[in-house]
Amino acid sequence: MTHPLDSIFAALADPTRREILRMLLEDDMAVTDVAHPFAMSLAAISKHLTILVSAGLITQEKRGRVKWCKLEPDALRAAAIWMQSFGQFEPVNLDAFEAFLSHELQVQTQIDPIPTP
Amino acid sequence: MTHPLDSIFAALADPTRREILRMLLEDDMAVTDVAHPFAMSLAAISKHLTILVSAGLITQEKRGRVKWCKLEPDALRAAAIWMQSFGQFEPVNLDAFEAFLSHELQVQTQIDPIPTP
DNA sequence: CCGATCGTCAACCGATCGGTTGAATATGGG
DNA sequence: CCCATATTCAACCGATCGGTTGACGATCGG
Repeated sequence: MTHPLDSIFAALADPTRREILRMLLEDDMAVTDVAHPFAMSLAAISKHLTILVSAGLITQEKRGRVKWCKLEPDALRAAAIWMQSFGQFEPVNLDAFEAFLSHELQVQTQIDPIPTP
Repeated sequence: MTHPLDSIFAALADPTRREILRMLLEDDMAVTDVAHPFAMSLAAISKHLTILVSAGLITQEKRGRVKWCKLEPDALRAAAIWMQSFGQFEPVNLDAFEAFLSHELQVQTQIDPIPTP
């Protein structure tokens, strides 16, 4: 019914969920630990994680009381491939990547309206 | 307050908007012509286009009565770069790309059929 | 000038989103 | 066994989304 890209891009459209993915890039995490840095309820994070699971971007495995969250970077492949079709730009540019990351960190807390020339 | 990636990914999350981008990949188009293949009102397409403009994915230029829409593939660069950070996967995999495209064509059902050779 | 075309605006609609709170369900430790 | 911990569920809320319809301003052609 709905295209897989719908849920993948929709999941990526929220900054909280992108930050969760960034955290999981470093290591697998329990739900409570994922929630810890955020200023919102555990239930809200639990919902975000459900959305990420539905999009296939993460998987969860329950061991005992603890549910572990694991990044599934392959799910981004479809989205990356789709975007490649619009990319005259070269596939990987690590310089641009680092420049972007430093900009990313600054932008987190500042107002940054859409550039409309 | 909102990150540029928010609006880019949100814009990409809708299949109508992705299809519009795909159409604009071939050539610049007037708003009416963009709307033509879709089974929805012109006003709805006009809204989709403003969302794409806000995300920076397209630009519009009015010449006479006609407003021309132009793809801005550079806007996808930020999103592509962000996704690269999750990619242990190799930058471009053309086999996977073709496989994905054939699947993509099958899934599109909400618009008028595309002549498949 | 007149009528048709191009495109947006405004109001409205139901559905979904992102968040809250409070209760409920496992599970583990002492 | 009891209690704390880990996580989800359910109901609710305001805001936003994706769509409609009808009216409207601009612009072109004859």
